[in-house]
Amino acid sequence: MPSSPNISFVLHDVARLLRKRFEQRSRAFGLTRAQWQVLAYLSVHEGIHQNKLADLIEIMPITLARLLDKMEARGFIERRPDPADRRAWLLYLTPQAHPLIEVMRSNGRKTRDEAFAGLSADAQQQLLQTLCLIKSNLLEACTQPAVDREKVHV
Amino acid sequence: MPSSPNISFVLHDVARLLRKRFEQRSRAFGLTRAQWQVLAYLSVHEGIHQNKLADLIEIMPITLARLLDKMEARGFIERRPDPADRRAWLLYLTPQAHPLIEVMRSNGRKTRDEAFAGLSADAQQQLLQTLCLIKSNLLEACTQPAVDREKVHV
DNA sequence: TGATGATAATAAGCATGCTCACGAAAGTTT
DNA sequence: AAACTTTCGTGAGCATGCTTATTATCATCA
Repeated sequence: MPSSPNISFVLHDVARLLRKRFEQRSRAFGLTRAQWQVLAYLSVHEGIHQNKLADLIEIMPITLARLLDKMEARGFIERRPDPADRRAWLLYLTPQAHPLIEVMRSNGRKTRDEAFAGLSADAQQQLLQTLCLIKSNLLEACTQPAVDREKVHV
Repeated sequence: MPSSPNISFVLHDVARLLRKRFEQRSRAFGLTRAQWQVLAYLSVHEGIHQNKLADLIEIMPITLARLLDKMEARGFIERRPDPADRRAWLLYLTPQAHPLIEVMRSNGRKTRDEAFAGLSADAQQQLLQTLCLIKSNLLEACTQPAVDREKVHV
């Protein structure tokens, strides 16, 4: 493992460091990476249900609910009751959230520029495609049982 | 953002899904992904200090300390006092941890096989190199202040 | 209509990362 | 030796993921 680095661990490290760097940059604005992701998706899907948004972002609805709690408390988003379904909420940005979008987008750009320094546009495109393939492989795999019959008796 | 997927978000998603899938597989053995990483590094560095191990894995010492607390409670590792430094511990695997190593390595292999299905060995090698470059960019960047002078007055 | 099942959101509790802060011991300087 | 500084490990507290379970509401079908 330490001799030749394990690609999964490196991938995990990169994700962790990306988040860390992004948050070093964004702390001053009161939004974390995850909250920024919510805001970004929400900005082009205002009026969406929590469930649908969780689907889009591909996180569990409860994970999103917790994020929204914080973002609502800080005045970035608003939950309005759905007149057609008393169980559900409709999600909206508050006016004060709008100006943040450009700022955060720029923070993301800067973090990416640091991270991908030395990578050609081609290489970045290549990387993106590879990652999308892996992601779809994993989304598929995660729906399947992972019981490992050969090993379960060990 | 939803039109062309953001490479940082995809990368984050892939890392999250890799962890999720690995843990679906490994839950039966009582080790999480992070704990397995500790075990893997430790298995080739027995007798190491916590600080040095945290450096190797590139996590904060406090994060490692928490992981070790759990792993010690479950009997996977052992902290022995360092005779030369009363502040420090030396880390060792317990006998019962050894047989797990091969099992977990195989779980990692299976998870990777699922994730990287459809990627040639070349493409995987390419990906690994790209990720290592990005990681080293980020490790460098994270040590630098991230104050964003143009934006701080917004 | 009235029971039965699905769905929207949340609660509880765990794991893993972080920052910030602190105590104890070690090392260094005066 | 005494006073500073550094280092080792950890406590407290937060954020974001997850699994599992619960409540309220909606939809369907007998």
